[in-house]
Amino acid sequence: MKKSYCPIDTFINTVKGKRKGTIILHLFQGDKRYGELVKLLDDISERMMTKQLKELEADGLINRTVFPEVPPRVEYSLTDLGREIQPVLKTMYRGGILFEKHIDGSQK
Amino acid sequence: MKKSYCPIDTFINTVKGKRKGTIILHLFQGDKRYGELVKLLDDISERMMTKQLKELEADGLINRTVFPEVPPRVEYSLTDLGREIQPVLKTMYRGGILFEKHIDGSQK
DNA sequence: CAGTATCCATGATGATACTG
DNA sequence: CAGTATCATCATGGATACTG
Repeated sequence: MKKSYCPIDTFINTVKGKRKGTIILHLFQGDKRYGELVKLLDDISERMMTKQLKELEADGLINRTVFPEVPPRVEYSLTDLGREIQPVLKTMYRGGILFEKHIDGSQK
Repeated sequence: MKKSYCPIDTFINTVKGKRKGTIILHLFQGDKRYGELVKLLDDISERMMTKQLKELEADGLINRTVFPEVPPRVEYSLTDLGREIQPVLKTMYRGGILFEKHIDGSQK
């Protein structure tokens, strides 16, 4: 996460990565394994998923827990900071619905 | 604006462009001329500003009004849809401050 | 299972100069 | 004043194959 000129840019730059918002949204429902997330989103390549998860971890929004088992098991969960932005994401979600209504409304 | 798999992606994809959030934030303060916006942001090239404004206009968030004068005068204002997302941007702004606090707190 | 490695295509962004 | 045109660069995203 990098500080920008304006806090709103800081925020956007942190969550604008491919499907990042949706990933966080899913983690609000509970911890998830890597494979679960790939299956839940299903339109993201493994390489991209790995990248987004690493960035979210580096930005302090999610935790990565490795269970020393065979076969390997890795779970992702939200950090306190990640949980704190839940209201923001919910508001954005509603904003997205507003936009989609607008798209449907302007049949061109 | 393009409908995505999840409304939150629709929203993010619409506002993630370079400084778009800040541009909208400024327009909440009142209508602005092209040159004013460039001066207000000052870290964005004219080419980029033009591009962001065009995209915002195409997405139905802002209006572009040309005054047939010499020298030319163009003003940008928010549409109803643009005004409707004010609460969302305010929430994101607060989220950005939260993130910046987190950055300052983890002195590494 | 949970990733990495590699290569490639595309889009985003930037600097500079020019125009009605 | 409010852009546009052009060129160049860098980040983002994707497909596929491989690994502990």
